[in-house]
Amino acid sequence: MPRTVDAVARREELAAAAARVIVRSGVAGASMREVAAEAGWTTGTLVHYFRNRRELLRFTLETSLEGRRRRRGNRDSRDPADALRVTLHDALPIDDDGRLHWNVTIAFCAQAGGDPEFAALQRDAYRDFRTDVADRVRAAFPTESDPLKEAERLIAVVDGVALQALFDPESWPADHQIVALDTALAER
Amino acid sequence: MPRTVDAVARREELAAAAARVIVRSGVAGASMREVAAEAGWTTGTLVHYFRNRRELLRFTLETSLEGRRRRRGNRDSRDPADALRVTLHDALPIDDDGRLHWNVTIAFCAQAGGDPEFAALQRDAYRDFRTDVADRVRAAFPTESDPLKEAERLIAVVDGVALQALFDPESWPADHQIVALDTALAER
Amino acid sequence: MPRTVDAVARREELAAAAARVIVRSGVAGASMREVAAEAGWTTGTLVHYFRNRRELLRFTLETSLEGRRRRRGNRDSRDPADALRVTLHDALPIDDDGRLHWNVTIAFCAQAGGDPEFAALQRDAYRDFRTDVADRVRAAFPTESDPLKEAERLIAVVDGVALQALFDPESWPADHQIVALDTALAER
Amino acid sequence: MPRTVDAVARREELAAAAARVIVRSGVAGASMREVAAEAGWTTGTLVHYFRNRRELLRFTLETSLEGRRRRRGNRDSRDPADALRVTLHDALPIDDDGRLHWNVTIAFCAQAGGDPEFAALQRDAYRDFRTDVADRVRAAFPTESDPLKEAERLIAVVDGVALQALFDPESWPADHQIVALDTALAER
DNA sequence: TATGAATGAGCATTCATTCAT
DNA sequence: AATGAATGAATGCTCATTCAT
Repeated sequence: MPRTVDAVARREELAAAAARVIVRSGVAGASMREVAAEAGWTTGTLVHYFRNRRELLRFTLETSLEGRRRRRGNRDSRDPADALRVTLHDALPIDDDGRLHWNVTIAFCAQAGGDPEFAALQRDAYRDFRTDVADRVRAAFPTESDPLKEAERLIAVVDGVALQALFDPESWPADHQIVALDTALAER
Repeated sequence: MPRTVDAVARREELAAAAARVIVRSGVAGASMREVAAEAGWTTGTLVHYFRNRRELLRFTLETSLEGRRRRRGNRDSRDPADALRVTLHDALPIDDDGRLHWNVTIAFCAQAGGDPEFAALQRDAYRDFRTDVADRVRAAFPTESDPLKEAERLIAVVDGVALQALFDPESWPADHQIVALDTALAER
Repeated sequence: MPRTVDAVARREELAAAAARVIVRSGVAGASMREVAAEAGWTTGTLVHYFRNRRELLRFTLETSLEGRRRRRGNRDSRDPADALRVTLHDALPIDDDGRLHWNVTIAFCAQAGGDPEFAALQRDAYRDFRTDVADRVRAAFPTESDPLKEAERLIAVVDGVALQALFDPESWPADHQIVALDTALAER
Repeated sequence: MPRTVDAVARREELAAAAARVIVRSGVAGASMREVAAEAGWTTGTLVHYFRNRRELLRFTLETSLEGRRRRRGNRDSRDPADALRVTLHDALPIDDDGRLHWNVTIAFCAQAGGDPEFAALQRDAYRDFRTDVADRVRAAFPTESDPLKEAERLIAVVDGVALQALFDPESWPADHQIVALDTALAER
């Protein structure tokens, strides 16, 4: 019997290293060598778990998107209005995990121009998020006439704040982002 | 007498080619060969006008940012409320020029993670835009108590709509984007 | 009690897989992975039976050469003229086994340029064959003044026909090869 | 105006280096690095003249085949019987050029198993040679009833002698090869 | 016995860059 | 000004090999 390794955990460990490199140096900078070094392994090991670089990148993106999705799923028991608020807060780059995810997202968005598969992954995650937010709007404000439109508006604010925060982190500390979002929530 | 060449025009011509390649294949795909081919010249020529690839990329980004800035500057004679509205509209990816600019912006934003100089260029352009929008808010709505905050809110909507439109172009045609922005303008 | 495995049979099984890969993809294409997959085992198993790739290749060549030798040995009871004829026929690539052997031979011949050991194996097998054919010539035609030279002539025809058949299989079906050889046999 | 280089001559120079490496180490051993070093250039230069390794190998094979073809073409003025004889002699590996060509041929023959394009190049060259020899047979022996078959017989002898000479050079010096061929020529 | 994890060297190829012309 | 020859340092990837289990 060969040495036992938790292949799934190992893949996630490697994808996490890839995400860190992507944030630091962009998707283009995430070379096999660099990711392997970041993870503390050799390129041969990387190849052992991902057939090629493309598969590594795809898995990294999928894992990042899936992580956000799972996080959203865990708070259905709350008060509806609070659940909506927390869902949107969590989408902001206000903690390490959030910043990591946003950086990965933007890095792949840039890459997505020439890459239909990555673009599709992102788009589907986006639509998922929109549906989810719309459901929460419906639950929180039963009188809302067009929950989907309201969801789009709120996501636009989240994305806009996040993007500005990425461009100009000094001007956009966590509390500034939260105030901006809460103002938008109060505006309806 | 040596042949006279309009070096400035030539640089802009080459930067335009670089922008097209960046949109098509990302910053990483904008190799010297590829940009030269897109422009109809050889790599040697490219090197003649830009010391190296980095300088080409910087000039391309600067030119793209400068183009937006110049565009904004040309409508001070309008009615203040309309001037604000058109300024924000023009920031959306609703025409070829706008989409090109947004793609370049996102591509460099992804790159910017590891590149302070590019990050600084983008950040300064952002702050410039924010100041500009705040001025227009002030002109349009003299009673506004915090024009800068209102500018941030409006830019967040613009950026958020733009980002969603980049992720999911089918769901965000030009008129959908404009409605979303106008709704945000009416909300204050 | 540990499981008992017929190591000799297993080595031959693996060598047969190697031969098939060599015919299909050349010696260079016969990687450990590929041969293991062809045999239905893992590379680790391959390593278990052959210290390294070189030993696998040597054993594959030796097995192929030995197979031909053994085949020749089994017909000493025949009429001498017929025995000679059948011996030469069997050296032609007219059945699957013959084609396999010729392909392996040529593949190793190409490799042999830079590999004295493989070259020596082939050369010795050749000399063996020449001696064998000379003996059969002597038995079949006792009046032949120079049986070794006649053997060389006949082997040259066999090799020449075989090589042309490998280059241009369509022009050289089995019966065409046999006619060419029989003509050469009749010519003496 | 750029530095002037005779690109055709450079390609042939590089192909000659490739041929030397192939003879020494087989097709598989003809890596870009190795060929470049043999030619006294860097791999970058190799790439400058051949898009990729495959193109280099194809050009090397084509050049080798073409060299033999051209050599044959240069002796139409001779006495027909002598022309035939010289044509066949020249096909033997009796000088450096001949040995080089034969080694390249065998190396590619081994490779050809998995490579239809290389196989087709070789096969066509073979058919060309066969037609050429048949024409010379027709000119030399007008009474010959089946010149094509006679050509096949002679080429079989040439190939068979050559192959034995490659396997066992010590047993097959130039004069031995020539005697064997002349005997076959006298036999008709 | 058999597996597959892990290594690191080697490969073809791409590329930014330098420079003679 | 413009070319393209030449370089050498990456890159992704394949692979033989070692070894713990």
